[in-house]
Amino acid sequence: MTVIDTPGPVRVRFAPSPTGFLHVGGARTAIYNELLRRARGGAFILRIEDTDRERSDDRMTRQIQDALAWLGLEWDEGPFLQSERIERHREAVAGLLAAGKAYRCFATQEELDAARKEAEARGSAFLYPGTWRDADPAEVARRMAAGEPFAVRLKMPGTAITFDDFVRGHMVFPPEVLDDYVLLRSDGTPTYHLSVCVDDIDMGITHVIRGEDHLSNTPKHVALFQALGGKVPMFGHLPLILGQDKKRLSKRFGATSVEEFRAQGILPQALYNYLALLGWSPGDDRELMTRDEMSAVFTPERLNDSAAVFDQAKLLWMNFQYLTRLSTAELVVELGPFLAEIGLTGVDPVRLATAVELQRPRAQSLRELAESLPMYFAERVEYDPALVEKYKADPTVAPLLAELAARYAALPEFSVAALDEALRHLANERGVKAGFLIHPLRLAVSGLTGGPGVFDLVALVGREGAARRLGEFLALLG
RNA sequence: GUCCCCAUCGUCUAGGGGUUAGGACAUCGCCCUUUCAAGGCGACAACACGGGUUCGAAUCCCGUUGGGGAUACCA
Repeated sequence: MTVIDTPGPVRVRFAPSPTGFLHVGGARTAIYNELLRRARGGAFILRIEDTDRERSDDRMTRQIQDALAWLGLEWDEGPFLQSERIERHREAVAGLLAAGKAYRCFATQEELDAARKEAEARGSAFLYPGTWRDADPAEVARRMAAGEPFAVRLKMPGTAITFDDFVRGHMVFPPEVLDDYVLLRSDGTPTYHLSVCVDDIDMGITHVIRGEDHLSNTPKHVALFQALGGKVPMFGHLPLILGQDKKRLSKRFGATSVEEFRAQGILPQALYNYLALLGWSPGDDRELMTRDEMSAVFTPERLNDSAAVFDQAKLLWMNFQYLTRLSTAELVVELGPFLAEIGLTGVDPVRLATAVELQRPRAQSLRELAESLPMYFAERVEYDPALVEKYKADPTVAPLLAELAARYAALPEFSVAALDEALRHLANERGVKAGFLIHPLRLAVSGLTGGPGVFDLVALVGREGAARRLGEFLALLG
């Protein structure tokens, strides 16, 4: 999208409302804001839009900050709580009223509802008709004196409102779709529109990157910025993130909040990278990029203008790529909380590291990796009855396996090489293929049919563990 | 309903008047291999449709269809 923009420092903000966990859509918005700030210099401001006290929650405010910090996002200013700036917002309205740019509206909720219903019946969108816009001042004064409640509405200019959106292009909204909207509710509280614009002006915001759901609010905001005498920032409206069903991302298709991905064992670098690429690309074929690599080439003009479907499979692939870049020691540290959660604690650190080493190419997330580890340390393993039956059906298996168990028990050194050598020697001696022994051995020791090299597996489980599991399995074979 | 936005492989995307329409994920195959992965190599796979404009359209314009968003004294 070609939009005229002056290079140089920016002042951007991420302004979530604390009504829930940080959603991946919000996280992506925050990422683009931060990327623009890092690319151009300036400041990235965190502002919590908690004007709706009913739905806001201080715990969520905390959670959002934690989630942003976990993702590696760093804000330069804030967090500012919008609720603490209400007086400032009211002041702004007083100024607008004094300047004749806003007016008091005594329309009741009932009147408005009736008009809305009527508009609906006609098949058109409801727009406040401006009933009180040019009301007789004496009447207004009388009602005020009588203590009647009123809302304050902005006088829209009555002309088309245009702005250049750096992701959508040139936007034009004719006056017919814009009405005199509410700035201050009749209970004296500011609406979102008022708070946002006043705060953006006060904080010197130069670029607003936000979700597409705000696109149709933008002409309202442009009018307010102008009425307030503030500089209108540049806008960029991001398309939404969709679920597999191409509808708005919902719980139905799995995780939607940053917290949930964290709990799944996704690395923050991976989620950051994945989200950044869901709606932006550097223009070449690079995909695995660090934040610094991205901010070095980030331009808002390359933000995509069509919605993207969230692809969990690709996120997992990307997570695997980042997991691969971690040393085993680092991986063990990252695994800590997950191991604690599944109760695998207090195990020998050397054996744990070896187990991680063996399992790491087989797991795409920290959680998956953690869950593959107890098998190495458990007292016993479970066997699938169908598989037990399979080996029972061949009467030559049990005696051979028993002999192998005996030789393993007698091994002077319980090493991978020795285990390997002993098995192959026995197979050779009895004229069977190594695989004939390897498969039941794997099952006996791990309870699984797949996994790391069987000798690594047996060595790690150890002499006692292997003997115990082999014994139990042999007992099942009868 | 009305207004607005969007439309390249199944998915994320590059490209943007003349390309064998490129990459990645997923899928499938082969190699490696005691198994499962990982890794290597390869295959399949896209310009929604209809009209224009043009010597030439996936690319520009209009329409249709489809999807999404907004329609609050919520944010």
